[in-house]
Amino acid sequence: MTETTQKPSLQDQRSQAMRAKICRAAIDCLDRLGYAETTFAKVQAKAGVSRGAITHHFPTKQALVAATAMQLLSNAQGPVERSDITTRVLPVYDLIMTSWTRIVNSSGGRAIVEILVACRTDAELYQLLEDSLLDWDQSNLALIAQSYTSASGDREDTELLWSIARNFLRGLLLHEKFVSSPEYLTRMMDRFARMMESQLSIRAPSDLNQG
Amino acid sequence: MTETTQKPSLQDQRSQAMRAKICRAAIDCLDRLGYAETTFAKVQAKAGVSRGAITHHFPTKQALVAATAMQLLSNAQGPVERSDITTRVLPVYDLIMTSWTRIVNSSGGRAIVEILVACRTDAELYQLLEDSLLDWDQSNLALIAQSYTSASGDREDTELLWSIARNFLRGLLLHEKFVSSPEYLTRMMDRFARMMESQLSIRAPSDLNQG
DNA sequence: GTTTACAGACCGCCCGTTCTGTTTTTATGG
DNA sequence: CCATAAAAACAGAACGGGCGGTCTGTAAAC
Repeated sequence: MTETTQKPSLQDQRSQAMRAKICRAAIDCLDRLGYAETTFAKVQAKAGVSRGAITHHFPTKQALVAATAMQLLSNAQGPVERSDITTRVLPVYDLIMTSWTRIVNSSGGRAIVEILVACRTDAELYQLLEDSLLDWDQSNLALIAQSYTSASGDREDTELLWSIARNFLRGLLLHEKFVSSPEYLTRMMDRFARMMESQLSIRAPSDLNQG
Repeated sequence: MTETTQKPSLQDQRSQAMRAKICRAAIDCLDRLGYAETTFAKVQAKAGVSRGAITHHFPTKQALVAATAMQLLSNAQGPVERSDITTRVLPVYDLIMTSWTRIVNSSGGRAIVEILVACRTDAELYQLLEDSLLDWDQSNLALIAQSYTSASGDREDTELLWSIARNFLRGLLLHEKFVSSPEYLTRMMDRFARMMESQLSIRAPSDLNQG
């Protein structure tokens, strides 16, 4: 647990690599099979490792899924995180579109939704993830508020709008298979993005303080 | 399958009552335990019926859940359906709020989300529900377009906006346990409802044609 | 008496977990 | 530097339990 700048021991390196490989397989299983059908056997086969390797690193199924969720969350700040000094800030419309195609409607995004749904009824999984998810939520909103601002200029309003967007995109994932045509889904995305860009705008580079 | 106005035979009555009782128990299980943990044994115990009764009416788990979904959908038109001649049409803001508290964030609403998520990875369940869900979607949108209209007056825009609202509310369900405080959720609902009422309005009683 | 509605035992399968070995790394002492 | 014991990193067999599905029996409706 000591986070000092230490040389990563050979054991730690192997261990981390193994954990990452297992989690990657778990993401694929969660996406394709859902939480319930994501079993140790399936993950084992997908990752190409032994049963003992999995149980050694993740004593329970919930521990495996929780670790997978943590890894996913750190990767899920992508299009927002890139809005730093080096990269241009995306227009609101593009941010919404990119968030959908690159984050939410991706293997990892679908896996996260499976995990969120499982958390609702799996108390042990919920307990493992509660704090991390709350933290991620706050830091993600803080990140977006750095580059975008509501028309009102209110910081909380900016966060509310982005929360709304996230929840809409996640909800859309559940509806995707029941949309009458792919074009209709595109029109929904377009309509929502237009509504959002009427409320949100890119923060002017001058005012770095957050109102 | 004959839908003619026939006297419901005693057997049909008992049968229908039994099916309803089992589905009611299934809704409760789906809500509290999720799709995966909703087993024949749990539903049996909750409904207080025998195992044979369930397997007789629903040969597979998917058949049971599909039947439960159909029953839920017919009840889920509530606040929209009541907007007929006898009842006053709800303001857009109130419609959103009511849809959340009475439909989506209810036992049945949570059960439906569980089923939608399961459909994504359970091919057999998806096949059983695909047509019904598509039909329900269309009829529900048609219903709302009778009482509400987009600012543009465009029929499709009205439907798009309501689809967006539904997906947002469903997405909110996944997020509910990870919101920092109940008040924050209230503010999200309020912000979204205000955004919607700037786009949607009650259709004037005079123009019954649909733009 | 034939069909339907239930009742409940039964079964094979697969799941999550535990357990016992084997190999590799690391800490330690000289 | 090597020797060596302890610990960690796997490997894989074993197991009890619960699951979905099936199967046979009984009573009520038609």
